[in-house]
Amino acid sequence: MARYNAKETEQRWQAEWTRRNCFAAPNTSDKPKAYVLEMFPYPSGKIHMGHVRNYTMGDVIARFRRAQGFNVLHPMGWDAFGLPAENAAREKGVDPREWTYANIAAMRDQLKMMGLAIDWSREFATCDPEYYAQQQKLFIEFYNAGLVYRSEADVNWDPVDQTVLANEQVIEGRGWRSGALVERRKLSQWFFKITAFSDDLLKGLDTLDRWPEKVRLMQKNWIGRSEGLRFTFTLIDARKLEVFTTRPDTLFGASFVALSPDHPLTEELSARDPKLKAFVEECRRVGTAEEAIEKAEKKGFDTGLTATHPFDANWKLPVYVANFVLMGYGTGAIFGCPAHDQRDLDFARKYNLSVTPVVVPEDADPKTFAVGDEAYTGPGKLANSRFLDGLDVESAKREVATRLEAQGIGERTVNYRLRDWLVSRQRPWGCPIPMVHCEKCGVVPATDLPVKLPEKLVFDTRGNPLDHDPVWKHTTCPKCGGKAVRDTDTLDTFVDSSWYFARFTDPHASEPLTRAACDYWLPVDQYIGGIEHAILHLLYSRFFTRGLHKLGHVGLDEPFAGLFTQGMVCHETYKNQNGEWVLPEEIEKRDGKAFLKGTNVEATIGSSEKMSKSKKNVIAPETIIDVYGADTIRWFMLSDTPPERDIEWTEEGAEGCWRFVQRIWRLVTESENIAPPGTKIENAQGASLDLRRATHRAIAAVTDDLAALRFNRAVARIYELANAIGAADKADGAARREALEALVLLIGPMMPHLAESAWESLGHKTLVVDTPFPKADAALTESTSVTIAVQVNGKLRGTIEVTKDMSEDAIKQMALALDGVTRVLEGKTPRRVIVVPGRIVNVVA
RNA sequence: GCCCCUGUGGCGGAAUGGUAGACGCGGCAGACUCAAAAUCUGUUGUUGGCGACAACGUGCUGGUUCAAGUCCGGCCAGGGGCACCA
Repeated sequence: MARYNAKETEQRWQAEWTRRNCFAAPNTSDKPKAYVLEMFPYPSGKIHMGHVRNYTMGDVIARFRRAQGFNVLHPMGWDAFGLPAENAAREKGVDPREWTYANIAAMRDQLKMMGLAIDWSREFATCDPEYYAQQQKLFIEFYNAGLVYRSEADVNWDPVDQTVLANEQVIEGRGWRSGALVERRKLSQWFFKITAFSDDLLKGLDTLDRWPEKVRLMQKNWIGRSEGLRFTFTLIDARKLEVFTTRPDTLFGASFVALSPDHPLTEELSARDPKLKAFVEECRRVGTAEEAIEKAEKKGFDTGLTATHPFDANWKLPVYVANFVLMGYGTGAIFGCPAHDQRDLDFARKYNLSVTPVVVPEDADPKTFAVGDEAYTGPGKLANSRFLDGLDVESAKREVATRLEAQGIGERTVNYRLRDWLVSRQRPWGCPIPMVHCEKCGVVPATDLPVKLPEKLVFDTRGNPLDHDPVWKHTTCPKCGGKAVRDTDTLDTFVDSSWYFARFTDPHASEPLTRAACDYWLPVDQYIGGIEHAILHLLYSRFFTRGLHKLGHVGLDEPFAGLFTQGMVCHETYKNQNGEWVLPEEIEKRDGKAFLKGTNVEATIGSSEKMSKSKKNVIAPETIIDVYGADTIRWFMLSDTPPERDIEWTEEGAEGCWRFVQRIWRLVTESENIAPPGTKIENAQGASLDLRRATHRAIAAVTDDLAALRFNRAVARIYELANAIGAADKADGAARREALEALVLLIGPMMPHLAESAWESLGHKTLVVDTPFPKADAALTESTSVTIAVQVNGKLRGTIEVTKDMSEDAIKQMALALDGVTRVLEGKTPRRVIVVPGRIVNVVA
């Protein structure tokens, strides 16, 4: 029999599935539904290994559920707006629309080569006017429902390019193209009121029991609910200043008050003080990224003002403007207690402010306890705090709150770290914000929907092309008919991806969503994507779904019932003798060393890292599919490495997968003694019974493993079954047929093309995609006896074979009679013998 | 800086608190072959021993337990996110 020809075979089965329209999902069915979705790709132009891994996993689940009798929705689309198209336009002079759609066409072809079980009739791109027009309707609905508002916000401003920069375009505080020092600049922009759902988004996390614990934890911390106290300082000029603290207990350890550089009071003061103004400008040069702000050296500016301690009219605290105080959190002003907050401590040491410990550990002496370079944030008793001395932290918090509330200057509040979602982008390749600015009427929702992007985007100017397109920009007011201009900003692309999963349920409807389709398909039963989306995309989608619920478009709050976050695909890195990165395809390996192909020039092998263009450690999926076929690359992605962890691509591993493809093909086509299809199995004995047991154990294990997305374990079980079949020469034809058919159906979701060919070769006229997943016979998966370990003091000394109904005492006697046990005991009587039925015996000597 | 995760043979990894290393890759030995490839069989944590076997072994360190890769505390290293990359 010839070797398995993946290339021809895969095309043949893909054509057959398409011809039969196997993967179309009807919007009504008697079957239970399953919505399986992978995060849709950005159309960069080529699929990469990360896509292959993601879509293979989703495809396995989709095919598995389908084989289990579900009506499966498994769609594909394109997250098609974004910066890269604009960059391509500026760098290569291409039209972003043409560039994007050409990329989509290329990537669609590549995805189809993978043999994915996708309902392609539901495909759309977020840059299709058909999609973003619906999104504009939703934006206006959110606006009318009070979930969208306009406010000032900071952006990164490149003073040379006269352009707003994304955080990734700010490199060490400078614009990536101009190299100019970046400034923060205030613009009037649109926000989604995600904070209206802070508490709801937090509580909802508890219901997501099929989400990874770590993602729920990250979201919880991101929302950042904290109970604290807002209270007011009186400044020396009688002005009031409100601060927020989660540690009111440390009020007697206060040594300064600090304002954010963006605080209104700072702005007022800097108008009169050029030095303060310069300091604020310096702070603003850090950009808007929180990481940069937090990592910057703690700096402050003494305003000369003082604040009066709320419990002591004679106690004056200096008021600073400090670069680490964020305007977006709390009130944008704090009191600093250096002994019990690391940032405050760093600040106090720099400016020689006092450090008074007011919470000391239970076992420490309040008189001698001192704080060095590390703030003390643990529990303890209050000290140096007058009426609070001796109290524990929680009681002291309550006491301070009660007293300040009684004085009428404080209020217990719940504060969230979560900020409202800024969605305005000064970018041309996005969904236009459907708003009009009228000189008379102010901001008015557009009525001439959809507001389409101009046919031609011109990139010869600085800034946003939409802002420089007079024909597109100028319009009339929908209210008064007077002169007006369009909002020239576009929506954050996270808006596009916040509801696409719902649109897939009826992707070509004339309204944004069809309630019946959403009610049938939502929530997404299994969502799969990268861990890098653990917070933003998933949180925004959860918010958007709540908004859609409020507006009556959907009947639920949580869009994704099950979430799985996959690891990245990594590869070794190579550098030539000049220290430049070298592509894997330019390398050949000999004796564990790497050489530039066809030469004796050695290259250095670097660490394995996430595949990226910048490090040139990429392997193109299409070349692998070309050599080995889609089934091999799919099998690789599922084998060995747990799906949530990073996987390393290796040539050896790929070859191993290819050999397994061939091995299955040989098992099926070269096996002798296979009973004809449909043969009944009766009274299997000996080798036949052993094979049947192996078969049914494999079915049970693979079923469990696939349901739990433990693909690597399912793969191992399938190898075991293949080994068992290969070794079962003495089994009869009926048992061999049963085992081979099970093997083929078990690999069906993972290597669908090979499975179809093998199924056909076994004499079937049907397709594997139309065949139910095999079911394990419980009578064959249970065993009557078990080998258990015998330990002495926790150390293994032998094993015994026991039957299920054996008494604990009998097991104990067997264990104590073991050579290994008697040798170690040396005739002594054990102090204790622990018998865990079916597991272990531990003799404590 | 803050939040979260990961760490087990030469490599990827397996292991409801209960026989550490299933399964795969690689290596070694053998079979087939004129030879090679492919394939098949055996073997493969480290150290000592002819051997039965023994000791050690899951990043480091301390603890809980009859029993710890697994639970708890403290470290170290690598990775993801930090609100305008998607």
